[in-house]
Amino acid sequence: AVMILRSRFLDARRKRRNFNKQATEILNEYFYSHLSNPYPSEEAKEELAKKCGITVSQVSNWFGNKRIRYKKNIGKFQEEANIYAAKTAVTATN
Amino acid sequence: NTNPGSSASSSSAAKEGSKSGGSSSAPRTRKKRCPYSKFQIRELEREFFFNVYINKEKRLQLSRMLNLTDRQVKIWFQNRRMKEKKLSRDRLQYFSGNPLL
DNA sequence: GCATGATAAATGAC
DNA sequence: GTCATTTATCATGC
Repeated sequence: AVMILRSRFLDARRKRRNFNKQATEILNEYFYSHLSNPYPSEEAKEELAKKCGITVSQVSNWFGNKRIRYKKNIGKFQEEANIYAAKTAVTATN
Repeated sequence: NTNPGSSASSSSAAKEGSKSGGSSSAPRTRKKRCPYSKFQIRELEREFFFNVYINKEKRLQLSRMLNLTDRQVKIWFQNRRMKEKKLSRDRLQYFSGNPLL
């Protein structure tokens, strides 16, 4: 039984599942509100992980992918950047 | 990909460093990531099973056999140890909160 | 068919 | 040495 669980775990490691919309919202909100320095501290990662319902490693993966893909094609993310910029602006006024 | 491991004679990549002539400030291009072949991985894993830490002697021997630089072998072991540590963390988290076990 | 998450080489801080 | 990271590649979702 242990072996079955172990193999299942190893196989499931790379089975990708998209994050739910709320988690992506939270991550993007942090990313675009820290665009000048999108490197969350370890504590921030833990908090994000808890709020998103994912692991700290997954948070690190998300920011790693986001940083390079953003840098590689800023234009493609412009619209998204504007959306979250407006969102944080609204929350700032409250 | 096309293996780095095929022709032994190939001008193996880079002796990175040495910018002898002062002038040009070429920031020294980062080596492109090239995935290792199945054979190379098997041999590296085999040695890792015996020793998580490899000594210089075996490192040179292994690098010659696999047509990798000793630096590549050294870094592979470093990354492999990090992978092992992460696997342990994930396993712990996975099995914790599991009624079985 | 790309978007997206995870992993594999490679670098650099310390 | 560890370890966060960059970058390309892999594997999957849709």
